Amino acid sequence: MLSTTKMKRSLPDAKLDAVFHALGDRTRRALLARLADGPAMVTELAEPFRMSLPAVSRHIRVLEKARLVARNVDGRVHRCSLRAEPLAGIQQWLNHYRHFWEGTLDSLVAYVEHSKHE
Amino acid sequence: MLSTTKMKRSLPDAKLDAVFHALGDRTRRALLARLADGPAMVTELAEPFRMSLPAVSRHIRVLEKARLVARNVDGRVHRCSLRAEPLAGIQQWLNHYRHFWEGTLDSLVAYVEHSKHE
DNA sequence: GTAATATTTAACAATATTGTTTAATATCTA
DNA sequence: TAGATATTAAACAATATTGTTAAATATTAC
Repeated sequence: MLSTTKMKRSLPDAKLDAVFHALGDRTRRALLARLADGPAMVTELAEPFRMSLPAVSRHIRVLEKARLVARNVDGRVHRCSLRAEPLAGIQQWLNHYRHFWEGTLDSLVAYVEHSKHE
Repeated sequence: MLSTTKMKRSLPDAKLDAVFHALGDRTRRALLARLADGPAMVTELAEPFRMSLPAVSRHIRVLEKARLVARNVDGRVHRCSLRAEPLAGIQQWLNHYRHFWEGTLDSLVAYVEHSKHE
């Protein structure tokens, strides 16, 4: 059984603020979607967008502050990668509300089981 | 099986923008938490906060725009209630990333099964 | 060493957000 | 009708966000 000390608690407000704020911009969500396919350098990340490189650079910074993106500097190249932990955090937050849109836990199980078969 | 036409697609960018933005403020999240316990009028909702009533009123408006709150006007009283559909929408969005923080679909099933037994 | 490349910083401008206080509106109540 | 109640609207101020362009930095390549 789950001990009290091991029970995950919700992210603190400040973290939720940062993560939800970071996700509240479609450019940043697109960056995350790109990073879901694997790490990329800043220039690569910026390429698909109409906006300037500095603009994208700062979007990346916002994602970094929310810890949704990690950066590994190698020479002049900054390689960015997705960090999904904060998403697990908002998943937990969401769980408090799940029963409002899903009938029962069983329906979730059914949903997941189903999605395994495509 | 799921037909293509019945497959849920992700919320459009504009909706995700609105929902994530609405959730990116701790006051608004607290309002939602309160509404999870049942509908409430604006004054009730505002009572726990240090800020002015008009300020809370506008937070509610933001939640309404994101369709996270519905309002039922009855005389001079506006009764607000939680609308969780947009949360299901961000749940769907999250699902695209779930495999980054959970091992496999099986582990999710195990998790949910487990949580049924406390 | 000079030039090209990768990225950030700086300096601005345009908007958006958020909170305040003071009306304005509408609805009950006595 | 007069006053209390519930709520929004208006007008502001402070700050934050987001994008631009023009440097500044650091690193690699020739």
